Amino acid sequence: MSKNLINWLENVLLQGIIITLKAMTSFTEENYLKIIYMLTELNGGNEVSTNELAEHTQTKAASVSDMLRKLAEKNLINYRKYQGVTLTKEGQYIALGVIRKHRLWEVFLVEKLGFGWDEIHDIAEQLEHIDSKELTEKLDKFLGNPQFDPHGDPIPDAKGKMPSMTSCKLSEVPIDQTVVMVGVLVHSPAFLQHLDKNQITLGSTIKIQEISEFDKSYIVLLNNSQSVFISNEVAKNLLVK
Amino acid sequence: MSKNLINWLENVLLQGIIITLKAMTSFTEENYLKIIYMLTELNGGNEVSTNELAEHTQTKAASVSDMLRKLAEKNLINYRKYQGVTLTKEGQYIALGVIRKHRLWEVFLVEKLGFGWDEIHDIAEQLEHIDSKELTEKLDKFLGNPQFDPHGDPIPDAKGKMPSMTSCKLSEVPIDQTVVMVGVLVHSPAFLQHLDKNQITLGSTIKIQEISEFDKSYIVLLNNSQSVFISNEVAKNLLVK
DNA sequence: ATTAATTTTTAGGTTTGTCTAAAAATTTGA
DNA sequence: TCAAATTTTTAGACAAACCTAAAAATTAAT
Ligand SMILES: [Mn+2]
Ligand SMILES: [Mn+2]
Ligand SMILES: [Mn+2]
Ligand SMILES: [Mn+2]
Repeated sequence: MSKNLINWLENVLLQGIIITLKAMTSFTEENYLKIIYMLTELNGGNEVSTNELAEHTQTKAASVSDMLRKLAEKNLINYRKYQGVTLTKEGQYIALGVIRKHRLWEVFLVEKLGFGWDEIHDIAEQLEHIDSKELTEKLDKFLGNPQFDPHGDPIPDAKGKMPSMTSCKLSEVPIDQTVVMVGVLVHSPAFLQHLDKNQITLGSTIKIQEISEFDKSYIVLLNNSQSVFISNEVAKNLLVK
Repeated sequence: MSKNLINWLENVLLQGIIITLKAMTSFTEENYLKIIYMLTELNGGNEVSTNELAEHTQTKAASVSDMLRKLAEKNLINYRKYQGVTLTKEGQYIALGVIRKHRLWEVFLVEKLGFGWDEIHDIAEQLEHIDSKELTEKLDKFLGNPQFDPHGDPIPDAKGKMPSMTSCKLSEVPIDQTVVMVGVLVHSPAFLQHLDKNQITLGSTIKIQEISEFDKSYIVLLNNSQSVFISNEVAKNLLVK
């Protein structure tokens, strides 16, 4: 509270007039906003609950409540006690900025440094909080303005606009149809390594040859060359187009 | 204290035996260690005082005292009350790791992203704390294992060994001798931009043509082509070989 | 060699982000 | 519908990293 006042006074004194009221979000606040964004998406636009947030932030519900009060005070979320939260325009903008940085860095780690797509998430979790507009834009350019990250996730542009991607789960595709692998719904190293082992990568063509009645497992033709076995669990987490 | 205990117990429980006692230095601790390293260098190996540290950490002496007690407890510094501090081997190793990352990222920002050498320090101050051994080593390789950063500062290797560099200030070079610009002693954007304006860059050859009796200012021949004026203040902050 | 000035440490507080335990609100379901 | 189960919030604490003010130690000057 007094820290805010000091910031405010500094603005007044340094600029004569208050020009902008920069949000100044901390590392922690950024993480909350990013997670709220992602869980809202996942919920199809519905409010995110305190408990959901506690799980994903690796904290307790009480801690989340504290943070929500604070984010609401900064007008970054819409918060009615006991009713869950959604992001305000401002909160969404910050969240998308963090997601943009996360995904751009992931592209860098894979395309430039040669990391595997299963090794990059934790590093990107750190890099996404580096605060420099110029850095983000120069990195974007250096990478050739990529639209999607190594997992096929869309990268928002500098204004927060997501490139559109029409895709569906492999498990929803009819038999005999040929599709292209464009993304994953799970990012765990175990899942990604499993795909590696089966040589399923972004861009692979997949044609469903057979679906087992018994366990809904698949036999698919990969890249028009080899037949591979895919469990239903995998098929439900592969995005294709 | 109880946090340390918990970490210790986790080690015991997860590993059966305590294998390593990882230091787990925070962002803030890393900054203290880095600054202690640099000020010790500057002091020719002598102890660094509390007040010196307060200046460079942008905090107050009281805060520094607190932190020194803490760092001493972790065996990262040699600290006798009222007598200043030096780094222990362990502290030095961490400091050199942070400096390594800082300088590698600076190379990246200039060589790959096209930043000017006057624009990179603040961004590198953030990037230097990204915690991933693999990232640092892959970045190093990607950059071609550079020995020096964009300011001519030596980059320690993964073991903390600095490449040796024999250089001296331009102000100590005798008249008529031709030398090569290899570094700067001041990193302020103002100074670096001043050098840019005079087209003095790393690798420029400099031959001292004249030194003014009155103000010790220089007229030097730059790259065997143009004569430029250099103040004594500048000459004292240019490293040449 | 004392006293005065300076430096450093300690004492006591604040803020941020976390925690546990307990209270309050909401949801479930008999 | 109303009691039980669940979720969420509040209350009260704690650790990290900072602060100001005051005490203690060191250094400098008469
Ligand atoms: Mn990721
Ligand atoms: Mn990703
Ligand atoms: Mn720097
Ligand atoms: Mn540098």
